[in-house]
Amino acid sequence: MNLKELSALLGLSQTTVSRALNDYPEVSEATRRRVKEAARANNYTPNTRAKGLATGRSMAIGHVIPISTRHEIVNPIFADFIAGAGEIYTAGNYDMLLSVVPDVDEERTYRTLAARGSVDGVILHGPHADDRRIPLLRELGLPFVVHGRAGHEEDSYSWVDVNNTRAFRRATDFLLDLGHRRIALVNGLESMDFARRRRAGYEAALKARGITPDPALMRSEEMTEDYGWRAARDMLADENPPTAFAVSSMLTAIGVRRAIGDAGLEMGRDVSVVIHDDVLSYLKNGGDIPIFTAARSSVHEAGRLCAEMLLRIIAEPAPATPRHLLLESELVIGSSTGPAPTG
Amino acid sequence: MNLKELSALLGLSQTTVSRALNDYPEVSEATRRRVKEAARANNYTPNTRAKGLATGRSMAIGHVIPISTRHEIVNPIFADFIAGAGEIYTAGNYDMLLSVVPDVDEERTYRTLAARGSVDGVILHGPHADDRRIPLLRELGLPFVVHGRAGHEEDSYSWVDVNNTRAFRRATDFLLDLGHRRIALVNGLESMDFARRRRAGYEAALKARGITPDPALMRSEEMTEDYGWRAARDMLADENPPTAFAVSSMLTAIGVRRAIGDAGLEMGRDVSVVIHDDVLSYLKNGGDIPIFTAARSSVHEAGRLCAEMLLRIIAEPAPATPRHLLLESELVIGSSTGPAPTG
DNA sequence: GTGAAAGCGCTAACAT
DNA sequence: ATGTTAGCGCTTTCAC
Repeated sequence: MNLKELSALLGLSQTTVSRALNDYPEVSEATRRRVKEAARANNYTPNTRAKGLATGRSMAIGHVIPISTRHEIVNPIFADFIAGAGEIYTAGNYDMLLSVVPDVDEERTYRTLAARGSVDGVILHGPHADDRRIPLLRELGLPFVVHGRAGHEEDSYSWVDVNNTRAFRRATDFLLDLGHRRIALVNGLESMDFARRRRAGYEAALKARGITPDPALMRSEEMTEDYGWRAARDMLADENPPTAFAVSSMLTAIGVRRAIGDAGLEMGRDVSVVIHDDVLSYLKNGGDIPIFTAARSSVHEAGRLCAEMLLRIIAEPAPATPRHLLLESELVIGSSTGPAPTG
Repeated sequence: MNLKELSALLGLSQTTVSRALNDYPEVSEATRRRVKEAARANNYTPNTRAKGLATGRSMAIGHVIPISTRHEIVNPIFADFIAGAGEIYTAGNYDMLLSVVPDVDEERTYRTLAARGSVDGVILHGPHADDRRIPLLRELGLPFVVHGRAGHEEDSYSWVDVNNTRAFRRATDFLLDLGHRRIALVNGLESMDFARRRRAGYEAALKARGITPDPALMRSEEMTEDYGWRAARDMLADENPPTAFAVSSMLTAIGVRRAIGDAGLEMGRDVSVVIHDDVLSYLKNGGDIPIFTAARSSVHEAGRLCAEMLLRIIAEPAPATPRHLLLESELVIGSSTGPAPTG
């Protein structure tokens, strides 16, 4: 059923029917009711393409998911984030367009997206320092919101980010308060903006207590379980081992936990662990999170907020001024995080 | 740059330019070359909506991701699968449309997708027994491929599935060959078709050796780490504990591994573990998978294959006959899977 | 081999 | 308050 058929059925012009359906004020209440009723009864849904062609809007938001040619790993944050954003799109009657592309083709993808008019805006994922995609999107005139920050000219674009500095400052403070002095940082790759900020928070907390950060206690790699295991094992085998760990991902923390066990130590008694992870959806059903989680914030929520911000920007008549949103991590203290070893 | 402008620039009609670009045979070679050259030089990309409106095709495939109102957990297979499928769509110049909806709205979503003409076909995820969505899609006339099977009239629709029965038959055989006789099954929820098949394979292997499956050794729940931990802990505390585990997910297996450690046992020496998991991407970079993986197959690959099958079906002129693809799991034996305890 | 014109389903000026 | 008309950017008859 299309507009033409529906209007013929009602004995009205397409225009009137269209206006009634789109809540134009000039339509009489009686007509509107009658039209809407008929539309529902006949299961009428306007054709997106036709509507888009007529209005110049696509009612779709694009997400470009780069597949790294080096890592070939699918960043686990995407699932969670996409789910959050998707809820907002669905509620706002927007479609979500996903483009999975080799990272080398990313620029071309944005260009095509813009030229084809497939989307009204995009979300930019995983920004790195001084990201080239930001000027590109600006050039293309495609509205966008960045999830995270590119560590440069942060006022010039819109973003939603977690306060990583503060999260790690608090996590480290928490361990310091327990009496720990040798605290290891098992961080993600520092080519990512968030990892740099996490280290900054960690170092700031130490320095505030007069402790000089020890390079031997700081690791930075892609956040796999294996990496956590190796990092913790090596540091624990050191002559001056850490008594606590601040860990940058749940998966990595699982490795750390294992290394602690392998070393004959008990978590919460001999060693304290604090985790910051944005992706906890796969554990939501676990009930008892079997490792001491100190700080967390949900990427799912970030997805929702990015989407909301973008839709708002698109809806604005004037060229939007950048918006910023800094999320504070929720602090969740495990009951048996444990004190620092005495003596 | 649009067709009109491009054709004006070339001093040709829109028709000729369109024909040249779409490789119609009646265009002269010289013209075609000239047109394509100009298109590239001017960065011309046809508007998707206009093209779709004219051809009646959307060049997009839909994926409906239901958010369970009960679990609010994002099924981790999606990320991997979507990435695989996305690669194929990109290569075939198709867009991927994702709809994240509360599972109660799923039916309506498919109806809207069809009415709006937003997609040329859909992939059906996570089919359950006698899935209602299958007749619905048929009614809507929307081409589709099912990832997995609905356990009913399997010949009547197209699907791509992993041979779960065989995978668990082999995994169990492997443990039996090591000498194990009390083998536990830590399975997923049996409302899912794949879990039922896995149990069938497990039971078949046991029965073939004259062993009656012991209900006390079989668990079936949502596959969290915590579940794995509880299941293994309880069974190991039993008076007649298992000496081996066949586990249905990596995450669950992590819990099993922990329970084994907690019980003072060593994996590979006292207890053997075999895992079947379709989602291993997040471990790809781990190098050393720290737990003994017996059988695996990648959902990523399934995503690619589903997408390929669907595009092929859509391209077919006649109403397609159903296609089926059963993937055999790759068998990866960990080096320290260990023998059965003697005596 | 090329072009003119109609039409895909809708919205938005411009009447009335 | 409703209708007429043009047009969004493309493909596709139908003519030449």
